[in-house]
Amino acid sequence: MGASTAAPAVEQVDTSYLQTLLGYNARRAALSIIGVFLERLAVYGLKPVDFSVMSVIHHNPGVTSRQLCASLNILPPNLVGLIQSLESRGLIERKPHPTDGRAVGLHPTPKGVSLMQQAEATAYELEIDASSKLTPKQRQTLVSLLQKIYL
Amino acid sequence: MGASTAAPAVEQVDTSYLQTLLGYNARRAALSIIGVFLERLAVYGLKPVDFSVMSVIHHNPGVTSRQLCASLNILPPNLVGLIQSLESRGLIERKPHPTDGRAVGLHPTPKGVSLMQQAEATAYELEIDASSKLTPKQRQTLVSLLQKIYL
DNA sequence: TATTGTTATACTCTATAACTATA
DNA sequence: TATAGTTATAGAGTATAACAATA
Repeated sequence: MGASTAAPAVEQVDTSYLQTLLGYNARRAALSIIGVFLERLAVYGLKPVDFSVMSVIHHNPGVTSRQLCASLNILPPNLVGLIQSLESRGLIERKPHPTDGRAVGLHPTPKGVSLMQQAEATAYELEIDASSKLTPKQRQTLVSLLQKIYL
Repeated sequence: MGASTAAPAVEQVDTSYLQTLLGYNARRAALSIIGVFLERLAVYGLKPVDFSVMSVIHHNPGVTSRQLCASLNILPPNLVGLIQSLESRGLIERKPHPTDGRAVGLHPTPKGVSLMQQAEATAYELEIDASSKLTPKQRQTLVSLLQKIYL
């Protein structure tokens, strides 16, 4: 075996194996959508986590930090700063919990509701654009199949 | 309006809005699979990124760092440590590039090939388990739809 | 002049331990 | 004793700038 056969260069990288893996594809697709999300929602000062937190508060006024953490899979210490930031921006309010003195109910302010109405509309548009190769039916199928993985 | 109607507690958190979003579902599903991946492939000392890098080298012997970065969407500075770690473990070898003196060809060692054969088999089993609510056909549909998002 | 690989570094995200106030 | 919220902190992941060697 001469030098001519040793260690040839790779012309085109073959990623076909990785592309058979569900985890790889799910992560790549998620990062692709998140990239567009970051661009389009920067105007609202919302990153994906902020958006998710605000959205749960928006649709569940009075929800507690603990409930937020459980439903979004966030660790309590990592939620503290997010909540404080949203509160200092005047998007949410903290009110005493009606029955549990330890807990605090999180409520959207009118400003927060208004922002989320716009942000959710933008999120919808963005998702259509980020999945423009899919038909509405395919998009619904994709959502349904993804939920079978994690729910 | 008395105190009895003010700020009631949330009994069950409603996340139905977020569940309509592709990005949210893709991220949750990806994290779910990655969690199982971390458990099952810890025995090989491979995290998802290490696995992806090793897999591309395994199926593309002689690939360069630059090509790896482009195909896996990794930034060059962040690949350096990964490559050094895999090399020091004796899983890959660095050989001179046949035509470009700046580049280095990355090759799996026999030990690396053997490890990846086992790791890829484990990855396959893990994915089946992590998506046990899906039929083989649904799994294939899901992979296909995800690729329409990011490819 | 442009590119490969690298170093240094900063920023963000995620995770763990421990504390307080209340149940 | 257990739980809600918090603080401090450590670790992992991701980002930009700048450099030497080669094209």
